[in-house]
Amino acid sequence: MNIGQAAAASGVSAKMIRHYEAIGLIPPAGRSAAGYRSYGDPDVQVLRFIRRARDMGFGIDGIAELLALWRDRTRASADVKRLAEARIADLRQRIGHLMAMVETLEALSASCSGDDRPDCPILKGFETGDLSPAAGAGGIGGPPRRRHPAGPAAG
Amino acid sequence: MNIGQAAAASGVSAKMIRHYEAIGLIPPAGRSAAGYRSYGDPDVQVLRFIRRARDMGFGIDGIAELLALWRDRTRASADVKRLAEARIADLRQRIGHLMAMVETLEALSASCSGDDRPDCPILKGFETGDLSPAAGAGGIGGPPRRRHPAGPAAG
DNA sequence: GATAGGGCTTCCCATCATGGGAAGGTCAAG
DNA sequence: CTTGACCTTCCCATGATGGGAAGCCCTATC
Repeated sequence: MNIGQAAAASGVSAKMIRHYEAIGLIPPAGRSAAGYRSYGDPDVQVLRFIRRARDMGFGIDGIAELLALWRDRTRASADVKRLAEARIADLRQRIGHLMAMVETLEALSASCSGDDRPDCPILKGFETGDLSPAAGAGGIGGPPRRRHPAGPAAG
Repeated sequence: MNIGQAAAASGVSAKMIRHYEAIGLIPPAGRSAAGYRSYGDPDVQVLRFIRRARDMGFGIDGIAELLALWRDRTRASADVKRLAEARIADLRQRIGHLMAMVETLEALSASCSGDDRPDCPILKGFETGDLSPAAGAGGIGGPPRRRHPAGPAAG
């Protein structure tokens, strides 16, 4: 199976398969005489596993741990559970940050007439720093001083 | 005021101030004879505004729009409100994705004994794709085929 | 056998926000 | 004049992902 088929079968793009190989998340694929990567069903299963872990919000490091545990037939299920729960905690924290933002924006938005007059409490809030719900918020775990964007940019 | 003071006063790092200038989000700062950027109180206010918009989850593009509206004394408050509501909708969608992940992981985690036996339904779920809550989920707005990671890697 | 087209290879660049660090110039205090 | 803190620009890295170029390979068709 060439990389294109493996991509289609696993739901991981060919680009990403090469990437995962480059960063060592998966072992180098075998090569045909012409240098084409070749994959078998077990490889595809690993790729599918990776895709599902990604869909659950695991990053590369977490996936690597998960893969190691998956391959280790003697691991304790407690080890896996720990990882899952750490992920859950992280997700909950992010959700908390996002909800704090939503609350702030909603409060601001609600106080804005939304007509054609220029006066706008939303801008005023940004200006003065009077963002009550978020001011001391992030309260869940401190202000959202995240290193990475939480998602696609605002349109 | 040099860039360091402006950074301290606004809560935006010097690095980011230069970056915002480079990408045109803010106009080029004035320069001293020696080439140092110099800032005044109005500049700091803009930086603070930017920081607060970022804390609300606006991306560069959204901030640029917000800044334009802020500077435009004749804008309709409805325009601002539209932006805020778009942001809220986006945040809600992201929250939905994250919550779907949490639900799936919790279901999986709950079914895992978490002792030292190797059998683990969490890994099994990843293996077989039997992730009920997420399988058809993302239901909020389609599967989480996001272009950007949802956050920092799993520790 | 030649040619077309699609798939494969590697390599580079971009995103988005942010920080790290190097190499070198500047300024204020001693 | 030296020292140390601060500034400048430039490059690199993160994390996951995609776009695209240049070039090789394979298969089918004429």
